[in-house]
Amino acid sequence: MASMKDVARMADVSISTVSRVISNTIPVDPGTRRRVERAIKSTGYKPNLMARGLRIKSANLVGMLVPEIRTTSFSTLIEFVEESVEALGYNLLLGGTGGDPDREERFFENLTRRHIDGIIVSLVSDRSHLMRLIDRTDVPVVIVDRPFDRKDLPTVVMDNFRAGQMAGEHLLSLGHEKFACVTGDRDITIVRARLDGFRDALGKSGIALDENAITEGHFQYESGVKGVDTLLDRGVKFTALWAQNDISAIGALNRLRERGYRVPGDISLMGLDNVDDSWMARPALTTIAQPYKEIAAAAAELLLKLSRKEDIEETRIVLQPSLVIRESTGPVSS
Amino acid sequence: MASMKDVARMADVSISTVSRVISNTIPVDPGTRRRVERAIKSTGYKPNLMARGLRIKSANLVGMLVPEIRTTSFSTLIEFVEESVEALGYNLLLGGTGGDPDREERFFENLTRRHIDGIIVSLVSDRSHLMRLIDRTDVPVVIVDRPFDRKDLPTVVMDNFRAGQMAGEHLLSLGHEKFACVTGDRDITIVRARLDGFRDALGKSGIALDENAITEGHFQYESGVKGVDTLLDRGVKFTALWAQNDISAIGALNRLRERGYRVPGDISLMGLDNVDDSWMARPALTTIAQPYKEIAAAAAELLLKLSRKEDIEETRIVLQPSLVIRESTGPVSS
DNA sequence: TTGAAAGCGCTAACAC
DNA sequence: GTGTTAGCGCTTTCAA
Repeated sequence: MASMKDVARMADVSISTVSRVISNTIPVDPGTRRRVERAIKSTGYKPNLMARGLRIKSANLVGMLVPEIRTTSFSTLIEFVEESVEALGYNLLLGGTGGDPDREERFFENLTRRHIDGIIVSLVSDRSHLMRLIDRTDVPVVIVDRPFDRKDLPTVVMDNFRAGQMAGEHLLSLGHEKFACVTGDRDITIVRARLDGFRDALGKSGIALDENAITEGHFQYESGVKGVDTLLDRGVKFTALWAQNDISAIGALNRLRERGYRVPGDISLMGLDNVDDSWMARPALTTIAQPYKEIAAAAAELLLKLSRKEDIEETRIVLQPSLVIRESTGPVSS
Repeated sequence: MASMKDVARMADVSISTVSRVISNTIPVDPGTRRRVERAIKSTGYKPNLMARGLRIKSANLVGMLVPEIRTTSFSTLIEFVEESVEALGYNLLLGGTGGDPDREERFFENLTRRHIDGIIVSLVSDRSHLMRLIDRTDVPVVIVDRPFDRKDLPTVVMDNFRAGQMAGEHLLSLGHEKFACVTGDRDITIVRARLDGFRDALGKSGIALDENAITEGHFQYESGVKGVDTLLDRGVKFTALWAQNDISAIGALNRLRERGYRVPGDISLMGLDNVDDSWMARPALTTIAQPYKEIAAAAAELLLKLSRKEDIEETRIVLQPSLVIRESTGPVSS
């Protein structure tokens, strides 16, 4: 592989001149520039990113950390983040933690040693061990999808309160009056926000959501299954069920039918996320769509602004959800 | 961040000595070693990976390239690959191509400029533009999941012929005699291998699979949908359908039911992959499981051996599939 | 067993 | 506008 030296020799200039035409920041004589450019082309020279990185202390690399890579909501986010950073000329270093604090720690440490330009993080719980790592490190971090309670951390999220409202409003518009809800862990900020929004919408129609009609889960398939069992066993009467994410909604869907309920005939069901699983389900799931692509793009942009120390108007970006009506919700049966 | 110099000063040795205790390759006086180790601990020193990388021309980094990140089979593979390389002390640089040759090219180029230690690649088609990139680069590449026809490239795959056989055998054991198949692109090696295996199993029972009973797809949901339509519109009679991957099987499942067939009552259906979608489907999908975790682990290991230029017995690793019986297959109805 | 010194490939003063 | 030089933080001869 050709180095700057080779190019310099070939164009009969010093290596600093080569560096200058590449960085294109300091004026270079047009004639010399042409010579250098030809030399670059003919040698196929590409700057060595490690050498440059060592010098300028930036690796042209952004990191992303998620609890699980193959969970659809995360893999969707990863896909769009990769797309966004690659479009901005960066590469993506991906890490999964499996919830293991040691792996989280190793990831942060390794990335720091690599002069990473920034890290995008998605979290499971507000209690996360990650908090300390984030506070301790001096590379920019932006939280996506599942932010902490803390307002001071750069964040890109969907408007979860609004999402809850939309779920409520849709169900209400179908004539439902008896509701139930399967939530995520209630110590997660967004879970509470979603629930508050849902209640807010119901409240405007004079309907209160009893604590009894809520079951707490973990955004997993099993959460939906168990949620339905719990609700039914408690004897809660409902014609509309909102599971706070699609995967748990699918669990609920399957369990509901196993227990003899038709969806949406007897019970209308909706989810949140709009991951691929939601349209593949039968009945196809009515859901609230997360603007994944926009979240990813905004996160990448925010992160890189942060790493360039540009001054930022707002480090907390909130994006709007949208309603996707499919087959799992319908008018209340009389 | 502390550098070697800081440690050296503190331990009152030269930086080469520090380097030696870290690399642990050249004998160091036990006393000095202890002093250095204490200095390392107290400064919290961690080697700078860019500097070391520049020097030894290795970044402690492995790359992975897939066509789409959020397709479940890929994200599953990514998760396990990340796990494997991280356990071996490496970080993972992930790239999606979206089928864009320019992105493939940029990815390879960037990684080379980073002194990547190796690249794991999963392909869509044997015709891929990637072929040339792989041949041109001098960093080790191992192909997983969807190998080329070419025998000379390091590869880790499931035994696809055997997988096809297992699908056939299972269906046969249920008494089926009329078969159909939804394949992936037939210019992909593994697609042909799967089909050959399937035919082989049927052949042993004296059953031939007519070309008419085969529809070619692209491993996508829509492939299953269209496959069923094609088969039905052609008037093909079958009681057992094998879709060569789970996602297309789910498409087939949904379409079959839309057109009034019960699964497995009228038609037994099976897939291949055993991704999470397969057990979430209703009826839960009988499928052939890819040993994803083992594939990922073997690929990581092979790749790193290659990069260390160890001599390798066999650069083509074949892993065995397994049958997972769930609800979508049943005895043929009389 | 240890230290001095060169150099990986680049950028950024600084001098001309 | 261009060249010389120092140095980013590390590994690795080469001498001692």
